[in-house]
Amino acid sequence: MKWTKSYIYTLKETPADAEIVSHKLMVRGGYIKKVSQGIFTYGPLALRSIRKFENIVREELNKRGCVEILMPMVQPKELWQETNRWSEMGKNLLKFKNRTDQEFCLGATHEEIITDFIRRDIKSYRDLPVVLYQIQTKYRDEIRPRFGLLRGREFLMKDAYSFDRDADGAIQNYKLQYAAYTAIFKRLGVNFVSVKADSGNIGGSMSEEFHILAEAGEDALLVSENGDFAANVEVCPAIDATPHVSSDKELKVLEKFATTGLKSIDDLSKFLKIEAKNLVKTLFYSAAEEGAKDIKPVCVLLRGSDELNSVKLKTLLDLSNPPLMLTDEEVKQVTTAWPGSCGPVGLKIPIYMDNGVEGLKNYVVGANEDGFHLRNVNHDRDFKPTKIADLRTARHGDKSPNGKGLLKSYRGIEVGHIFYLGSKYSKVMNASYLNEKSEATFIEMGCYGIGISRTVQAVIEQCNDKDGIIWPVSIAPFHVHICLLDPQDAETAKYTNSIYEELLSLGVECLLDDREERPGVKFKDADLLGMPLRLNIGKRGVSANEIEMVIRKSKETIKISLKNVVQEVSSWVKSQM
RNA sequence: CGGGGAGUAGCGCAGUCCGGUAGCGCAUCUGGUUUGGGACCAGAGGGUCGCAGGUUCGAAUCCUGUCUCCCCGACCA
Repeated sequence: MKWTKSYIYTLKETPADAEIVSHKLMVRGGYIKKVSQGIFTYGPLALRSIRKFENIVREELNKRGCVEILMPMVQPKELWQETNRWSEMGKNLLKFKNRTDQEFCLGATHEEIITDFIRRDIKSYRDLPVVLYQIQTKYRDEIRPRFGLLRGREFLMKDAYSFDRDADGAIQNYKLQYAAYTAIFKRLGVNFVSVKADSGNIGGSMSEEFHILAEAGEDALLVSENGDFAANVEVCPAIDATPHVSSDKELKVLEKFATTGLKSIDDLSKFLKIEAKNLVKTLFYSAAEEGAKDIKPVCVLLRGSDELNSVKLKTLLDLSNPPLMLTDEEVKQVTTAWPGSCGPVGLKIPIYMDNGVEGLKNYVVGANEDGFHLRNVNHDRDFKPTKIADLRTARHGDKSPNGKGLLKSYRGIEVGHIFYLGSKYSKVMNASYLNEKSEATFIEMGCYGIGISRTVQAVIEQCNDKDGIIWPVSIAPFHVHICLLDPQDAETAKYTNSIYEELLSLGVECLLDDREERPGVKFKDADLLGMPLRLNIGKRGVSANEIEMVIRKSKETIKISLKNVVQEVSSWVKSQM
């Protein structure tokens, strides 16, 4: 591709609305332009990277017997009502009506469409298993789109769905997808990790995420020192490195005392000279599903130094979304005290106690009377926990749940997610087949997603320096960026063209900067756009029989004689693939 | 949804408090000089100041409404 025949416009200045480096670089490099909040146009360079990544995905899936189809983006209300997700997905679904007042939504995911698709065809166990996938635009009406393609409203996604006779088959297919994803992200050439994950509102029981590691990632991950165990912090069991047990031998007498003006754990800790980890805090949540009329209050006890993991509480309460905290007024109604003076003693609501509190004795909690706390409180004697469970957020330095070493924390960008669904969708949508004994049986399903557009930006978030993007060869828009430094000089231009043509014929993709610009401008743009290899070809080099090859990542400059250029470049590129 | 900030030329911004002919840098166009890490000089084009009302002789500026965008939060007990 020649620059002057393409459509590439770079920006010197950083756009005002971009926050993280990958977003800034994509906009500055003309890779993407925002059309509306969370909605972008992809320029020609971005599209090349996207297509390349799509092809890696296709190759790895096709190789494993998956079949590509394409489903519609506009989907009728009726299908979504079958699974009850028309209401469950809430405002994430963008809903609208056509001219005859039929209701539709834009596809946020395709379980409904695909289950409807296959239930019309699959009648026999002989039709199974099958894995279908598509690469298509999704629309989710995100609360707060941000970070460019990392959290867009409209985005490209690969979604695959497996259909099996039984759970064994489904789990085999789940493992096959796990292997495919591992192969895909290895081929990308970036640091990634797969972690145990929550299945969110997709449902199902087994779930893992693939993350590209980057500080700006929205997810916190915990990985054991030897790498055998990895989990999203949302689902990571919390095990203290040193168990936390009170040294008190006996239970002391319960006392109420004044704590006027002391509201936070921090205040109490300073006033009582007790470390936060030895205090107990009481949080109040609603166990009702979102949008329900009644609040169904519950309370949660944690050590003062710990944080609640709302996904764990969600799972414990069997909700479809993390529970909402009660407002101050609701807490006052339930406990007769304002938040800051509340505790479990005397409450008539379910009390869920984090197992980190179990080892404490004679601790302090709110007295459910404004300005008072209780000391020498003990569970089982002064109140009865409804359930003791792991409810706190695990952290760096905790024991690894596999028993080997401690956990280290990382941040990641979720780029892939695989789920074992079981018969959740096939049951409600009545997708069944006849087995060998002529019995109607629900199909076992799994679903598997990769954020295509998100991955492309996540790669940039991990691979960049102060000058711009550093593409891995796998999805670089072009392998080589040729800077023609003296386009006016006929001999240099001719020579550059012949190198360009020769490289193309060898399958090396080149972007030839043939603009009438000064060398400095071309170098800056080359660094910004980030192709893995750059060739500087100017009058000076041609007459000295010496061409510069610059490796983008290391900035290493290698001088090559004219006759060896094509061979050197193509073998470097091949060595990186 | 709650809190904060911002909409002025393609991009980045000043001007708004204190109303009086629309500005700067980059980019673009013309001419010239330059020519290996974002050149220089001279000139030019480009804006219903987000939108709609209102106040005023006069509004980018004051008032009301509205739309859009950005950031933070939704874990205080």
